[in-house]
Amino acid sequence: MDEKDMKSMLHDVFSEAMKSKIFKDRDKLTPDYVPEYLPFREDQIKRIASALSQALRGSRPNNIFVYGLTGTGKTAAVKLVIRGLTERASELRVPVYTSYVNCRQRDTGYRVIADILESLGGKVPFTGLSIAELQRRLSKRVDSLRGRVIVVLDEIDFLIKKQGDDILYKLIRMNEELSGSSVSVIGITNDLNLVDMLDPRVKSSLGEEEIVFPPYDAVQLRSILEDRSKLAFYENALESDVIPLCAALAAREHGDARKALDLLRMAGEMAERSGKDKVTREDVEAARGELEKDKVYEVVSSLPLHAKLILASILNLTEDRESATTGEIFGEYSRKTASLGLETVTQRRVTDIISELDMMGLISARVVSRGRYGKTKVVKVQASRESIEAALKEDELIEHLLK
DNA sequence: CCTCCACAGGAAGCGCAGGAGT
DNA sequence: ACTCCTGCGCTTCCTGTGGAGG
Repeated sequence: MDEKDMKSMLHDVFSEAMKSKIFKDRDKLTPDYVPEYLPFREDQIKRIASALSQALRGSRPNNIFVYGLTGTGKTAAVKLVIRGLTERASELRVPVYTSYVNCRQRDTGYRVIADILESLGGKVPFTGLSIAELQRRLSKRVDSLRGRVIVVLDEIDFLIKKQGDDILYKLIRMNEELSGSSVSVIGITNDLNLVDMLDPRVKSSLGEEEIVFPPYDAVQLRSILEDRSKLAFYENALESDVIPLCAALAAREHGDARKALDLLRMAGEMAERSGKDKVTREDVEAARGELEKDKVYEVVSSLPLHAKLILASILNLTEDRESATTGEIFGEYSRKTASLGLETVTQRRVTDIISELDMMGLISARVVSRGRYGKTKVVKVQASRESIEAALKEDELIEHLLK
């Protein structure tokens, strides 16, 4: 390939990327796009909206608790209502402020309060202040706004499992010291059993309004995908069995609409990459594998060294059998660290790391009692071995340990 | 029925980095 | 410069436990 060919090749690749034959607007399929209309969620939206509409009349909206599994439209519904509310509020010149915090990414009380404060226009250092000081500042800030503050805590289960419910309690109680302003909390959770973990006072206060989002069934998913595909794809870019397949695959996973949309988007990308002008069911199959690979790569590569070593140990131990126990894993892990000349972490820490890997969905760890032979965790590999291995091999230290 | 294995997992606390107030 | 606070990753020490084998 000479210089001219190279140039024209690059030109082709780039202009190919510019004019897609398949996507009209790919962004309409990304998880953070909030559509104008959410099908099958009219009831829930109406209830959230009517609760929040109190803010327009200048009184404090009830706290709301929103339940539902992943991909059932909770976040989208809340964001949609919030967006509508802020628009209306500025038309009417009513002071309404909103704050959205995702507690999966910000799972400490400090970060949550800091984020709320920041979104209300306060400045907060990454660390260094006491929680009490932070609260004082937030309370002062809210008070000076002289309006209704609505705080959305998405995936609140992560915060509560890690830190307990006292932050929630304090947020709710803040109203007692406020006169011209108020704080309302919208808690969104994937975990339906979360309520049991709450302090009764928080429970009754947060449960002023409870809204449930049931999973979508395959028919509903299909209709959602069809609506969305009209925005995202050119006409006739999809073969007729693509949407039903995506819907069916996602319906199998507790009706997760986000999954369905991810599949559809990735399938489109697969088709586009291979230069086709139509998305086929083969692309959907390929998209499935690709999504899994991406997800695994993302988690595994960001793991700290010892977690990677433990994961590698689990992989080794389960090469020729199904499962391994904590003790065996600790042994294998110790051998690996010794051969690298590293210190080991304690077994206590290893059990925690195993639980963390479990929560990430890379492995499954189940506590079993084997009677005379003690109580332990039985660990199996959950994600695809090849994906995990590929991601682990990116780390030079670990690469030659695997083979 | 009791024992006792091989851990699970709670509680406390340590050392560090990063930052605030004084 | 000093003291006090946080989160984070980790250790130390600890109590708890389901059930096979005696």
